[in-house]
Amino acid sequence: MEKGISLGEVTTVELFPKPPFHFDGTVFNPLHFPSRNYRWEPGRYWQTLRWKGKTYGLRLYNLGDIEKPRIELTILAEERLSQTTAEEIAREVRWRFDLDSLGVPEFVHRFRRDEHLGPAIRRRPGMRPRSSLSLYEYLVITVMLQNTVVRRSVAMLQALFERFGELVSFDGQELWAFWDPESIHQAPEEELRALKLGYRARTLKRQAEQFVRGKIDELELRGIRDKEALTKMLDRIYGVGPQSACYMLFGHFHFYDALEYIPPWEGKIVGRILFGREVPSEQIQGYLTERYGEFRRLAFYYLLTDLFWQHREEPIPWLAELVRL
DNA sequence: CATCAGGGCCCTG
DNA sequence: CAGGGCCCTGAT
Repeated sequence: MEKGISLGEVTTVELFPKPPFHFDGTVFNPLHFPSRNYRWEPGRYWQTLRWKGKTYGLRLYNLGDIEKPRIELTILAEERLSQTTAEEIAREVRWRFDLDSLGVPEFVHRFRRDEHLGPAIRRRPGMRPRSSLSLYEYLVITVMLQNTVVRRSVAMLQALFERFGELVSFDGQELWAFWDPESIHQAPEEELRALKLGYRARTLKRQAEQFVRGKIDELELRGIRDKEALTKMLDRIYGVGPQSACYMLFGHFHFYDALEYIPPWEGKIVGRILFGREVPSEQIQGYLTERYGEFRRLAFYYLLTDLFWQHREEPIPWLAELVRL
């Protein structure tokens, strides 16, 4: 295990998301499994950030409301930040949390009174699909999720943090930072296998290699706004298939219509919300496309996420059955 | 004790 | 395009 580092240099930037904006509904996703690179409490959010070879801590405070959004972003670093770096990181945060989205506000206004979406929208208007991670980090998570149960995903990620990551202290928090692909690239596969990753060890190695060799350029990929084209690019990443590609299209690249693939367990849940029973995923896709068009995946997301928020507040027995660890 | 599915994907035929 | 195999774990 690496020894922890402390971040004391503080830079503050104000962010103004496009209204309506829901802070908690954006920075926290009740579907995501708990990982120790972030912490959330109402109105406050912390996470680590690897940026250009350095480790930072981010703190987001909600200082606004739905219609007058305002976020105080505090960047914590080891050394004094240059103005340029602070601006870069602020821009990155705006992108990752989809703060400048025009689609979400439009979606909210258009479907505020919709039979299915109305309640979810009214509870958390302006909630964004977030991707607090880099593409590389997001990939690691999707690999950890493949073909296993959540409990094991959590264990594997934690083992990786403790072997390759860095424990970071800032603002009274102690959180894990991710590693760069180079570290995995240099580590022997045996070492990864020892962390009980199974065949995922090979996947991580090959992905790290693709990143190190510059085969995957996140900024370039963000520039591709053609869904088919981007899917094709993502599919070239080893270990990425239809499920992960579709997840990333929506969750990471903000395609609100990426509904080509529905994970079985999510399909079961949304089928139950919409039709009161399990239905084939084609039926869900057809129905959502008909009703919500270009916002079909966002609609799916609002329905699912809202249910999980309710579940958090008061457990829903049938849902608990489906999401057992 | 053995078997098997679990929030996919790769590879082969 | 269908289907076996993959690491490992907990449930049965």
